[in-house]
Amino acid sequence: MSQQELKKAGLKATVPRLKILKILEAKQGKHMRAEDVYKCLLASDEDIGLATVYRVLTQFEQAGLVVRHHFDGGHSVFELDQGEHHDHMLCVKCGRVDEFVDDIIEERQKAIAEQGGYKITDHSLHIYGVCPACQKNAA
Amino acid sequence: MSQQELKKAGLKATVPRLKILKILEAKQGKHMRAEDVYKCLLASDEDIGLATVYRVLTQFEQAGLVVRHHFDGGHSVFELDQGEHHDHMLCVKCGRVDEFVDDIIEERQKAIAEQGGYKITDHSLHIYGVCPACQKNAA
DNA sequence: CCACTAATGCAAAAGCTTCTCATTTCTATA
DNA sequence: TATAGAAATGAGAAGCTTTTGCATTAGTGG
Ligand SMILES: [Mn+2]
Ligand SMILES: [Mn+2]
Ligand SMILES: [Zn+2]
Ligand SMILES: [Zn+2]
Repeated sequence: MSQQELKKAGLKATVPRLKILKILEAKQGKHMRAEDVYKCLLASDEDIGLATVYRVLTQFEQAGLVVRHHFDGGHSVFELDQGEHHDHMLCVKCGRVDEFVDDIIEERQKAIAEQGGYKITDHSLHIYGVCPACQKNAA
Repeated sequence: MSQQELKKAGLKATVPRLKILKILEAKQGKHMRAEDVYKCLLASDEDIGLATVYRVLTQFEQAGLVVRHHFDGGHSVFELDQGEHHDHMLCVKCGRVDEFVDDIIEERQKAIAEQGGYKITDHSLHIYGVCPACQKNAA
C-alpha cells in the first residue's frame, strides 16, 4: 500500500500525494513533466492544482521516491526511483528516451572526481542523437 | 581582428556582436549566462539590450563560435568554443566549474550510441560534487 | 554616398516554476 | 468518535529566464 510508502518517507498520506504516486507507478519507465502529471490528474477528474503537483514532486524527490532529470529544453522530468541509477540517450527528432548503464563510465567518473579532490554527489550523462526509426524516416 | 571572424561566420560585423565577442574572449574559461554578459556590457557603458544578448549568443552558437551548456538550475551558460570538446565537474556549494576530458568515457559513449542504433549528435556529462575548498570549509 | 536589408532596443509576452494566503484536510489525542 | 492544532492544498499572483513583435537604426554592396 502506498499509504505506507508515504508514511515511511515522513509524508502525510494525503489524497494528492497518493494520486500522484499512483500515476508515476502506472507510467513507470516514462519520464514525465509536472504538466504531464497534471494532465493525467485532470483526465481522472481529480481536483488537484498544478502548484501541488510541483510541490509534491519536489517532496518525492527529496524523499528519494522519484528522480528528477534536466533534459535539454529547460524543464524538469521525473521518474519513479527504480532503485538503481541509469543514464539516458535521447532522440533529438522524436523525443524517444533510452536508458542505459555503463560500469566503465561510472568508474571513470569516480576516478575523475577523486583526482580533482571532489566529493561526488551526483552526475548526469545525456547522449543526444537520432534514433533508428528517425534515421529511416529521413532516408 | 574579430571583424573577420564574424564575416567568416556569415554575420554582419555590428557593434553589439563585436562587444559581446570581446567580452567572451576576455572571460575565456569562464561560463557565462546571458545576464552576466549583459552586466558586463552595462559596466562598459554599452547601450545594448538583453534581448540582443540572447539573440547574439544563439547566433554565435549556431555559427560554432560559442558552446551552450545546460547546467542544473534551469538556465543556459555559454563559453567560447575552444576547439576541442570537454565535459564539466561542478561544485554544488560554491559553483566552481572544472573542465575535463576522458577518452575512455568518450569512447564508451560512442559504443553505447552505436549499440542502440543512434546516430550521435551531441552529449553532455556533468559531475556534481563538493570541491576541495568547500570540503575544508565544512570541516 | 545611397538604398536595401539586416539588426537592434524596448516592451510585451511566453513558458516553466515558485510563492502567498485563505481554506481544507490529516492526525494525534482525549 | 469528536476535536484542536499543524500541515497541506487550490487558485492565482508573481518570479525568472528566454523569446517575440515592431518601429527605428545601422551595415553593406554597389
Ligand atoms: Mn530514466
Ligand atoms: Mn567549459
Ligand atoms: Zn527518434
Ligand atoms: Zn566549492
